Amino acid sequence: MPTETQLIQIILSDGTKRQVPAGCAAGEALSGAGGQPDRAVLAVKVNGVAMDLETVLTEDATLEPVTFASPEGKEIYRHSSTHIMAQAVKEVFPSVQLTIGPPIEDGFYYDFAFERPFTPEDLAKIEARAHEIIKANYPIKRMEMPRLEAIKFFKERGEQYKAEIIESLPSQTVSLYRQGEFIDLCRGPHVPATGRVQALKLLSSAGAYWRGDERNPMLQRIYGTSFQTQAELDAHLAKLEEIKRRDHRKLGKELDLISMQDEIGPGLILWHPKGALIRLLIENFWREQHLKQGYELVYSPHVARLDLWRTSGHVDYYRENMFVPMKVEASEYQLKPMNCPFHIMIYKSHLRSYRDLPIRYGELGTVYRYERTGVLHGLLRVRGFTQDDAHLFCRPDQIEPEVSRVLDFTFFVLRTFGFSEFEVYVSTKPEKAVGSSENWAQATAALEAALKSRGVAYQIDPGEGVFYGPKIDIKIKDVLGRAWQCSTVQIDFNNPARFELAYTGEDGKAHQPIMIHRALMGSIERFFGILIEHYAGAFPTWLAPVQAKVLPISENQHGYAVEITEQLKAAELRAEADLRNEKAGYKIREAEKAKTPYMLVVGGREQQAQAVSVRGRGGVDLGSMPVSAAIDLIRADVTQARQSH
RNA sequence: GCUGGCGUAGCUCAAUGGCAGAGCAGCGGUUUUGUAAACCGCCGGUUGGGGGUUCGAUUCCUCUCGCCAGCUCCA
Repeated sequence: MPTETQLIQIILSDGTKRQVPAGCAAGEALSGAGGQPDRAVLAVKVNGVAMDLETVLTEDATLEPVTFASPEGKEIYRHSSTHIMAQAVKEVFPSVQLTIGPPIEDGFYYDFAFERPFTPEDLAKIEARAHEIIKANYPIKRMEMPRLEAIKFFKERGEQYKAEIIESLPSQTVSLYRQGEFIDLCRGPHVPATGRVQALKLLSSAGAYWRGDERNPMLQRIYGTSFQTQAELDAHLAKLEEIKRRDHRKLGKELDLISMQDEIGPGLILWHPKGALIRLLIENFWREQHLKQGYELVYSPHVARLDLWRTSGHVDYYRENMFVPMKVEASEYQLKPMNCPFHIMIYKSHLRSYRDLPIRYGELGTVYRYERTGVLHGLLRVRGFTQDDAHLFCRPDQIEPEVSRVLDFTFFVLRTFGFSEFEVYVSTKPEKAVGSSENWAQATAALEAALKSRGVAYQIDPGEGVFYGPKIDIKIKDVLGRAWQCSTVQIDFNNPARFELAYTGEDGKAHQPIMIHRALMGSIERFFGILIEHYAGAFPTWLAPVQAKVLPISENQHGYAVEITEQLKAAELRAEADLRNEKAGYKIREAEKAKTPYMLVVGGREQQAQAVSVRGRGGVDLGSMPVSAAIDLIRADVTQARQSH
């Protein structure tokens, strides 16, 4: 063991080496003898493990400062923030019990056992107290305690939940953190003092179950966030406002795209003319491209005999999400939750040769799933939706080339809709699964090989595959950096066996094909919701329900305006004339609110010159030009938008 | 499904136990308009629905439907 006088060698992340006395705190070792501690440094990685700055060094080590700039730094900062909030809650409401309080993406929360929900007024009081705790700059000190002593300690303080947590921990000692009078069970690390947290704000409160189980008592959760500077916090709050502004439920109503109505039922969408037109454009594009890609398009019914769903296994594995069956004559019928059995039955309608494969059946198939009321959310989670579904039937050796094609196709389609950043995941075999281990290994390898051949970076989601086969999930990132799950490519070993699918091989014998399920947009409803938020309702010109609005200044130009509108329509543009008895400013305001890409203002001057004055969405003055030039301009925008990838 | 909040005119929101209101939209008129809101008038309600308390309920209680946030779930 090194003694107090011994020197140890530390290596900093920039490569410099330094001798410090054994027993030196990691933070001091970082700043060097007599050096000023850097306030931006929140913690330190000792041999790669994040620790408190006051951690005592006893042997040679590599050290790396942890700042707010890194993901670990943010976690530590927010973890300390949630402790500050918890301290504040305990001080304002001494009867609360602490449970858990982790950092999360963009913030933190803490769950408290309390006899009633927190009100906004409570949050204001708690936040004020938290700011006082920050100002007091209490040092945050780590201490260790034997397990049994810690259980006793928390029980004496009335913290039953904390005692229960320790009872479920295997270790013989636990670590506690103290700041002022507040002591919490915590693995750490933490920032050295409460004053390190600069800008903190509590955001909301809501119920949450103890250990996430709905049979357990409901706790009161408070969400908050913290940043190093008020400016960063303000920017984050502005982003939250922006998210609210773009909410597809709000924009869907304002732009008269869709509605959901009590009389119809939750999770069921009405597509109004403008929304329906955008959907039509999306679907036309989809069909056109699928035919180009060698898919055959099919249609299938909305209900089928329950027996079909017994064969497919949905009755066993998916009943919870199915509407109850309906009795018709002597049999039961089921509203379809999936399209796959139908495509399988089309496959089965003939004998298939190895020469026929791969067979690609695509359908914009509308399915109905019973989702619990609490999970429904605008267009993003509904009970009736249309999947851009396809099923590929292929030989084992065709998995990789088929998946590669699907990947190329997916990225092409997503880019066309304005998405350029993706997160890709490969999910591997879960505990409960059908199919042999070799099959899984082979299919998973084929998925990875396809991704590698396309140079796509991906992460492995271990054990997250569906029971019937491994899958690739693609999340798209929208303009605000939010990730949305849309595309999925799933290998299926199960259905070919259940439906006894076969093809005749070169050897004249029957073989079982592999099935690949894939969706590019996932659900049209969901994808549309994401598109609305991505574009904040200002759709690119090729998707805009009205591409150009002709706005006459006075009644004298009505004839001219109608004439121009007809010319635009003849050029296959979606144009409307606003002939209402209103001033130009009013008409422009309305067109802007509707997010119309082009406004063609026509007054006496334009009529005289047989021209239009073009205003682009957002107040862009594109000047006066002949009608034909305006048509060329808008048409070029339409083509460009569809090819902008 | 669970916990909490909410539900008033087409939309956004007022009215706390005492005559249900405003702005916008719509309709009629005046105005003939130049790049984000002209002016006047009119119309508009079973206050989500049922039941209860009360002389009297948008308001209080209860059941129910729906929405929102979170939890849980998400083949």
